[in-house]
Amino acid sequence: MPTLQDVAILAGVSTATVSRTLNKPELVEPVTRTKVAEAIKVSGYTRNEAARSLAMRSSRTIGLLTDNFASSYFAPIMDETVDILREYGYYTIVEATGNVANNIDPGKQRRAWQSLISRQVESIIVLSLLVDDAELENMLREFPNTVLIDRHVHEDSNRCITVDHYVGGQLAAKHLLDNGHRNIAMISGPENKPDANLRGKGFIDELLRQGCPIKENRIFQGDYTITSGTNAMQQILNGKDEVSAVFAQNDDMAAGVVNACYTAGIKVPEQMSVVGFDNSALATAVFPHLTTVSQPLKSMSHSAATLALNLSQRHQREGVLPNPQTHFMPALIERMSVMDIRPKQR
Amino acid sequence: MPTLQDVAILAGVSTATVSRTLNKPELVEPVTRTKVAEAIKVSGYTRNEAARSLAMRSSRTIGLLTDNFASSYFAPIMDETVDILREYGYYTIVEATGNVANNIDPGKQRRAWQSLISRQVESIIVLSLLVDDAELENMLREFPNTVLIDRHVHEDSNRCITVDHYVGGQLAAKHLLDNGHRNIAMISGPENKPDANLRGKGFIDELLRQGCPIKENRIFQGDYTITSGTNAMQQILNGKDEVSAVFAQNDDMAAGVVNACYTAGIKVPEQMSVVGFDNSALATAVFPHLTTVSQPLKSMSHSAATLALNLSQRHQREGVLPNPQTHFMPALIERMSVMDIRPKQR
DNA sequence: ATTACTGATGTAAGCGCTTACATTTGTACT
DNA sequence: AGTACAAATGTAAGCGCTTACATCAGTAAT
Repeated sequence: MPTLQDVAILAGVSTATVSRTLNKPELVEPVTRTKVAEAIKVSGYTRNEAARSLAMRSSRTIGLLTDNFASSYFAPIMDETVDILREYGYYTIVEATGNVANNIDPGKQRRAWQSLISRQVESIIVLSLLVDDAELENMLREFPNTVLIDRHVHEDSNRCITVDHYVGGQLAAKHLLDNGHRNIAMISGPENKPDANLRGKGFIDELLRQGCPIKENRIFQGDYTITSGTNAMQQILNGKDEVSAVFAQNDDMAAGVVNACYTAGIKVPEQMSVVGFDNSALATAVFPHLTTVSQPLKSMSHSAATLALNLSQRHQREGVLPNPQTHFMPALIERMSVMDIRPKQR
Repeated sequence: MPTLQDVAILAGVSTATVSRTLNKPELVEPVTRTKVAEAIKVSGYTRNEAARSLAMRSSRTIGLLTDNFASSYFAPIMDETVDILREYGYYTIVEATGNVANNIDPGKQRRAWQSLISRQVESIIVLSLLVDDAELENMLREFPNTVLIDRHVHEDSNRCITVDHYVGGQLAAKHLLDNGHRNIAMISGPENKPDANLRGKGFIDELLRQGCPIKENRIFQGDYTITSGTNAMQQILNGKDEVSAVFAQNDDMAAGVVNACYTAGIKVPEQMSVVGFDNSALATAVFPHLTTVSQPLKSMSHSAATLALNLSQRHQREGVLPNPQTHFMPALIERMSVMDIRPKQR
């Protein structure tokens, strides 16, 4: 592998000049600039980032900590983030905690986290629903340059990118109500997850406010997996309780609901309306396409990347980017899984 | 940030000793070992990987180049790979080419690739279906320490992890035939993709071999997207051609097929059987759950990671791992989307 | 007691960059 | 012609590690 030195000799200049033409071309004469460019080309030089990091005491690297890659919810965020970061010359190094629902390995979490830190990342973006709050606080104490997506830790709310799950729940409720539904069931996400709780609370409150309180026995516990949706729906169906609509707190469970309906010979949406949450890839894969609540993932990623950049070394040289929006509003995406059951116009 | 130096002073030893207790603890006296451990703890030291990389001329980093994170096919592979690599003390740095079907950006591809190389990765795992063959050859020339998943480049077949798509196609055909289907349609993947072509060829050949050749006009072109599956199926349905089963060359298109059937009021599998390919997350999300051909992604990832490790610097110190299997066989996963239409037993 | 090892530790060079500072060159004034 | 200053380039130190080599016990054999 050729080094800066090699290039310098080849071009007949000093290493400083080569370095400068690479990093601050405006400081070097156009003619030497081309000489150097030529030398780089013939030697096939690529800069050694390790040496650069060491010399600059800055790694130009942002860590991204996620639960696992399989979650459809993470993918768009990761795509976007990696993209923006590269645009600013930053690398993204990814670690996964390996967490999946019901299988959390604290050891692996810590190792992934440590791994990022010793890699001298300048900032970390946490995209994990499954690292628990206490652990998260620890991490933040250890490495404060962290931005959280969809998690909230009181101290530092301007480093949290959040979306209003409460409003999302309300949106779902409104939509069902607007379409004439009164006998409504809900399938919750994991008990201890604030996002799930808020979705539920928003939903319940809105129903109540519109004079149509949800019955206790129509609230079922799920855990965000497809099968938990299927199971809950089977209970609903077996209950011979006249339910016309169900709100599943995420799309995976909504898909499970649709599955259970088909199995039982119930038509969606004709006999059962369902609304999901997340607008994940599943929403348009199942039939009928799911009416769901979407989070503006793209904008959220953008904010996260910007925030991370601002926390990094970069801003000390090139200044800080305008501070991005951190709180976002969800929106209802109307598709085919909800039926209007209001009596026809007179 | 405390350095090795700081730790050494704190512990009253030389930097070499600290370094050794970190990397080859067996070379240092137990008592100094604990002294050093103590010093590390109180100072909160974490090693600077950049300096380490530079000194060792090895980054302990493997690059993973993918198309985008959203593809459900990639996720399990990435999960597994990152995991194994970390187990061996290796970092994974991920870059995405940003390619999605019908939207390929060669510039971004190259930048992602360059980015990995200047990061001094020791080896690259390419997990991309969309970088084209010519470009891939270029890349390999530039950086030969590369392992390819599910791509084939003639020169170096022991660096390609492949799965036998041809056999996969055969499996699909056999299954349909075994269940009594004779009027069969196929929806192809992208024209220029070898994997898609092989799936198709295996399927067609098997049909032919069993005396049931597929008609030309029952082969439809898709591009691996859900909507292309839907569109193709609509054509089939409109064609008033008596088809009882369709083979979609991936699960996304199969999901699209199911969608189109529902829209047209056709029941799956009662009136239309469908088999997909990939055993992706979608397969168990749609109703009925898809009968599909699965690739042993976990084993494949394992091989890829092992190969990458063997190509890295590591093997020069710690020796090479046994050479892993590189060619894999797919398997048919029977679920609910195919109906047995053979006449009942007498 | 001397010599010859062996094992634990220290010394210092060097990995490939960046950058403060020194030097050279060119330009525009007196 | 001489001075002052700016622009372009060079010199060399140092980023935080690893590791070959040197040093220094301590032990065992002569």
